Amino acid sequence: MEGKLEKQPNARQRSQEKTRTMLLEAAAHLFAQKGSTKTTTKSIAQAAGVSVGTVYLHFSDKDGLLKEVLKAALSRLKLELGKLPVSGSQGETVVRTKMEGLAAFTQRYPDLAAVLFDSSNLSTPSGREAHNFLLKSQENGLMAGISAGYYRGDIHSGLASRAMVGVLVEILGWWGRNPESVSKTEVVETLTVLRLKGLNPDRD
Amino acid sequence: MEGKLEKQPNARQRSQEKTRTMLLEAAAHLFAQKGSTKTTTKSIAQAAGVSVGTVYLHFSDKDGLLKEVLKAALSRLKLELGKLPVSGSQGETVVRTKMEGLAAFTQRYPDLAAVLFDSSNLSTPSGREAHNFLLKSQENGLMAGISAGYYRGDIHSGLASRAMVGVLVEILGWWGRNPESVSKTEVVETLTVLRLKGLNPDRD
Amino acid sequence: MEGKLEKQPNARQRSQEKTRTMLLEAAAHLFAQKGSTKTTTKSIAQAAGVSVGTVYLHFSDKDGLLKEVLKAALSRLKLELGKLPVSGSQGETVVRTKMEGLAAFTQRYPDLAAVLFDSSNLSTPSGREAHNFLLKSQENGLMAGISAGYYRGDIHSGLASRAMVGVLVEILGWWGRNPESVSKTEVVETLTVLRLKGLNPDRD
Amino acid sequence: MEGKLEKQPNARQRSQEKTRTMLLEAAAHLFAQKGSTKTTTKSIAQAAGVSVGTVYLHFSDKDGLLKEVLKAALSRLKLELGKLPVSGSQGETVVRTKMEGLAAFTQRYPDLAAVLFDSSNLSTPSGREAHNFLLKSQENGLMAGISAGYYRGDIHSGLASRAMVGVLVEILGWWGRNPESVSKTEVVETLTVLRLKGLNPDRD
DNA sequence: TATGAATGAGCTTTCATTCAT
DNA sequence: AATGAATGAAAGCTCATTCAT
Repeated sequence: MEGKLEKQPNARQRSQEKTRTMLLEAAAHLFAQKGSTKTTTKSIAQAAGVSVGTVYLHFSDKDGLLKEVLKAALSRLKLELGKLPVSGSQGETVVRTKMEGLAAFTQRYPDLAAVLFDSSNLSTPSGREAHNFLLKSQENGLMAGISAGYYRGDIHSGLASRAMVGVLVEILGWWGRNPESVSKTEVVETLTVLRLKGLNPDRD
Repeated sequence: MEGKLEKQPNARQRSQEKTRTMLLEAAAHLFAQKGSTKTTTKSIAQAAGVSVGTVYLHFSDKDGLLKEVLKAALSRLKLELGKLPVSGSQGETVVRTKMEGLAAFTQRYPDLAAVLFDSSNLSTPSGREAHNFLLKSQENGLMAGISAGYYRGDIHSGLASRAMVGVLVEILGWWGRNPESVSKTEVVETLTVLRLKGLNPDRD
Repeated sequence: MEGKLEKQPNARQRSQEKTRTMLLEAAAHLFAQKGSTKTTTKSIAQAAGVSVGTVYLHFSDKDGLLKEVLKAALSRLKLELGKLPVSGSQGETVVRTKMEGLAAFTQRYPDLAAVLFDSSNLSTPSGREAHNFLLKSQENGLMAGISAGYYRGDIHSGLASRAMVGVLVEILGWWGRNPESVSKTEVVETLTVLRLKGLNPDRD
Repeated sequence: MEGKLEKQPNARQRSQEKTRTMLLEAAAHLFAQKGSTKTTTKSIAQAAGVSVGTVYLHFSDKDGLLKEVLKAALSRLKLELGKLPVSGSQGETVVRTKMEGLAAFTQRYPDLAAVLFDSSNLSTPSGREAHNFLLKSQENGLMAGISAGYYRGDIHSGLASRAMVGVLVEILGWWGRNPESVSKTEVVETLTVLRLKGLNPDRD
């Protein structure tokens, strides 16, 4: 009796939550593959196994859906980066650890990474917001590194953070869409070396 | 009589050529500002001072127009890069010269650069083609640098060339759209230093 | 035991009745403010503090709800008119009394009046029905008045009753939606004078 | 040669103008029958013998179309009223002439009259605008009549003009939708008598 | 009885493309 | 070669109604 009364709302809630999750996943996947502009609400609904109307039951509109996907991406990314050991002293260790975190995020959530690291979604307000967030966080990291002495100070920080974002977008966005192409080790190694030492051959 | 027969076709040809050029320029500008997807054929025609139908007289369709814009961009870019003194010995000199060329191209043809270095135009067939070309040419440059000894050999060339393209897209694409934000010198300096030496502080 | 068996159904019935009343009132208010077409079933349910499904438990569909609102409006109107002293001899007294009744109804149930006297709700089957009822009852009153000699006989009764309904719709419908704008006395006076004497200045 | 060059644009212009007229007429008719809300853009296009897109080629959107229909209605109405002999002295003559004008307009353009005199179209901004115009012009006429001494002064002008609009909406709107039901003479007579003398029997 | 997530037909609007002139 | 009115497929979004719980 009590069980029944209690179960009903829970079962509904669970089903509703499930539908929402399915929609978010379907949207993430399609946005990752074709960009949000070329993805129709109908195709998202179909991929999630529900009807169009259901999309609007859970999200305000298509941009609201993209917003939520980006929000999920950022929150997962922060979580993944939060897990990392905040060691510290050595510059290379710090950078490599960050790149590990980014790569782990991309490997675990390829669709989210592909959506987040894709400037084609930039045309919508939500996309621009996420892009600016990336830019800002790269700039913050850059400033911190300069202060700590493991990044060079003689550099245009605005341009440099743009460049960093460009690298992430092109590498991680692509890797999210093509996870089989290269190994995580290679990605981390390449990101770390390029960021720190560039293409110059080591002198030693 | 002879003059007339000869002149008319020339005049027509010239006017025809002019219309085509106007359309290409209008398209380049609009594609640069809003991306090809958000640009309507009507707006291109209006900007060029002709009617919609005329667009289809000169180009197969909207994607064909984008293709031609990208083709023009690549050809101008090659021209600009071809002008450079192919000096040689020193790695830094070679790289800086290339970056000068890219920056000069962007400065001279900001619209073309903004279209070429924009991954939002990448989703169309023509865009993907251009993107692949950039990737390939970065990879070629990378291989050449490795052979010549001024680029490190211990790097995943596929990933590294992706990274280089990412930097160009994010920096030059943005600069093409916002030419007043930074000076050419700063752009060239940043591109060169990041590519060669990364963010590590100079040891000397 | 007996008490329980007897009470429960009553309690249920009462609660059921209450829900129905809440729905009718919510619907009347929303229909009055925005018209039935622009009112969603969901908003009615929300305003009544129940879920959408419950609407369909008490009413066949949205039009059924409108029908019931109109039915309630007509029944309240008849009740209000029934209260009036059916005096008699003098035409002006009879008319003024009727107008008092209509005004009292509107003042007491502004939402019902606003729904009933609104031709935008006329397009639905239920609305047309109510409209025809108004027309018919005006016509009956007109005939009665002609027989009794206090209404002119040289008039097209169909057209005249339409005109009377038009006046009621425009005046009372509006007053129901804006009860603060004018006083009841003014409404009654205007309706009475216009109906009986028109705009011609009094000769005496 | 010259003829051909001149004819082309004219033929186009004529065809375009014709399409626009067809659309306006189709819209007027459908709005008159079912109200603008219940009329779909598709049905308008079909009734005009063109495709949906063409509607948006000639009008900004559905409300823009309604606006144009109402504009046409008002302009025709003014034209029709402008034709009337502005006689003057006698109150009854003035009123009857105005009613003649309104009836002539309704008879000549039943659809326009049905759209204009239909408060169901009031929900859109354009509809409200037209309704307010009617209200205002009735009020102006009322004031003028009071000044000239052929309308009674002891009346609430706001309420009275509302009542006048109500009569027009109910009578002329209905007559526009059902032109066969009564003759113009009857309409004019009823409108004139009711407005001036009301339902009271004549004393003489 | 009550719930509210799910449905899907249907609406408005856009825009690349065509073709008679 | 140039025009631009016309097309119609396709997209985003709404909302009355249903039904499993």
